[in-house]
Amino acid sequence: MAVIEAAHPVNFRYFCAKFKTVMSQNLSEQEVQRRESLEALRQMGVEPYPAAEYKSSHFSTAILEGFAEDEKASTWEKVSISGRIMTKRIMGKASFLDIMDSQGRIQVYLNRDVLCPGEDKGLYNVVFKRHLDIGDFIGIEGKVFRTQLGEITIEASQLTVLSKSLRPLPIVKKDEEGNVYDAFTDPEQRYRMRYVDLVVNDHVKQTFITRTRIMNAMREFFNSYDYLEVETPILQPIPGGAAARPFITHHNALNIPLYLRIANELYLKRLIVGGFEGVYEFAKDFRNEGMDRTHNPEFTVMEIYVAYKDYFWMMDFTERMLEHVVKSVHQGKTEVQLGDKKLNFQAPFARVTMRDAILEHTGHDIDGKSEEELRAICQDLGIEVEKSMGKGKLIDEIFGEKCEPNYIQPTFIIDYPVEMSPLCKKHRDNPEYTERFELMINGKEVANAYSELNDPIDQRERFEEQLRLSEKGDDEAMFIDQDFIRALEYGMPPTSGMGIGIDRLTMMLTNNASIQEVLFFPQMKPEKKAEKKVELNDNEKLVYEILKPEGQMDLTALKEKAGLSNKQWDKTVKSLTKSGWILVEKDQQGLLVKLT
RNA sequence: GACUCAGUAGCUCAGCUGGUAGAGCAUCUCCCUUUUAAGGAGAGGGUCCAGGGUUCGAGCCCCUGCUGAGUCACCA
Repeated sequence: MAVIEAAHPVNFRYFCAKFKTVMSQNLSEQEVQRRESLEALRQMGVEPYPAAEYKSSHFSTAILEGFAEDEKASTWEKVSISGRIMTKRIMGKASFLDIMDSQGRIQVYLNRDVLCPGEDKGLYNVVFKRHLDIGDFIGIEGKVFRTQLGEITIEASQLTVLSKSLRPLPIVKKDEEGNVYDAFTDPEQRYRMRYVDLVVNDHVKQTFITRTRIMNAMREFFNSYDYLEVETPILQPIPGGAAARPFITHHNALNIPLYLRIANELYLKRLIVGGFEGVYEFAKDFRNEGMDRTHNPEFTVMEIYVAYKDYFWMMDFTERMLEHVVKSVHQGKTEVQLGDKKLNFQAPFARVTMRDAILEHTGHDIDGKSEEELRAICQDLGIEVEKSMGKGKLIDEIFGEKCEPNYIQPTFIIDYPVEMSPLCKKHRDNPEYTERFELMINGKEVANAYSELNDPIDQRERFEEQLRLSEKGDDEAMFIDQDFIRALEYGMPPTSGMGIGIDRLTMMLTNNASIQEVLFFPQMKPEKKAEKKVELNDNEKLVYEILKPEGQMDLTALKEKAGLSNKQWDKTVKSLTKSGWILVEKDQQGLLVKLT
């Protein structure tokens, strides 16, 4: 905050001021009531935002599970929990409420005379019944019991206000058959106010917990090999390691452009040059391209590089790693439901060369074909091509169009054409191809891996080829990174590297069709709020000025004098009436407009 | 970027052929000491996304814009 302010003092302050204005106006009735409750609590000496730590003895789930196991245990005589009020069911001198903490929900029973044993029933009658709302945080101390209907419940002997909520939460209700009512479902609101989404939609929280568990399981797997988790620059002078359009920014002190990374590959390989056996990084990458349900401008990729290995080893490593991950987030099972499909992550996965894949799905053999011949094949298959496309791009088009959607179960597509893989070693048996694989799942690329190119002279030539593509009009061909070539010239051991899209993998393992569902805060257009009109507009001024000397006028006369169209007249009068400038009265003659 | 659909109370959604804006939940008042989508009685709450137009009259019809979703295109 301070940094931003220093850099753009004027804009920042302007923004804050504007924000405050917008936020303080237009309170709904319920928001006003909650502010009044806040004040009332303070006046009763109940601090709505106390500073002190609240010590809870249990999470909701621990009580529910523990009590079910042993109802007699003495621990249940006195427990304390803290969380949000999610429902309130008041029945005169007793009430039930559900408290939600980070683990789940538990019911609380408030009995007026148990909570307030003395003369003063204010805590129950006034603080709880009148001034606490759904969404407020409270602490409850009491004993655990079972209601007549058998629900495990805490009977409160103490209630502490922990934090007052000033906005009403959407209320999502469930009946006994599990049908959900009034769910908070509007995607725009859910993404813009993810905090609300997380509070009221349990499954959303679950998705994000799974996301973290996926990453933890990977980390666990890599660490068991003693590979090192590292961090490399996000601000890069040359955006390398992938073909994509970067975001550009500027460094003031150095006075140079810097790019947000599109990949971290070239930095991780420098670390292999430096002598690490294996390095990996969970990296945020940034690409200045279109957005849709599988693309967000910033996304997370895990890349790993291991010395003295080739892509065969990496395939084996990848399928075992994924099997481990899937089992650890799906209770030991390798099957995953995704929409109406079942995916099975049991290793080993199928392996198909790109040539065989195209042969199988189109009948064309790309082996040894020239650029012109490939162009003809594209034409034959009805695939649109552009002049800037080289052999690699053409083959990629054919594959993407005709083959990719067919690979639903995890499948390694191997041996890509040399033109489309400038950082990859040429195939040991055929220099037209490279030692590369991509992992396809549900018709989408999820992982990408190479036997890394470590011949510095070959690498320079491949970069130069990219430069030629760029001159031909390919705006995402790679830049030449001289320092990276210098690093290779010092020598990099044979190395295999692999990158895997964490967002897409998470989508598949949590049964979500949209990337926005697996990102806490997906990128969205800025929210626009109309500022509330305080002054009168021209039409309103006009009508007011005509009326002012008269004090009151016949409506038809006033309308004629104002000369406004019907629609504008209607709007103007409604607006003036609403904001209390004028009054329209009906008498026997007709309608009369009065100043107030 | 193109097309399709949507935007009405805090939330979910009705709204007929263009004729005084509705329901459930939430909120407020009253009743109710083991309820659970608690219940009963009553009340309040609206920039119908915004701006134009047609019309005696627009939530509804027309135009423009904004926002979102979906499909396609671009893009890994």
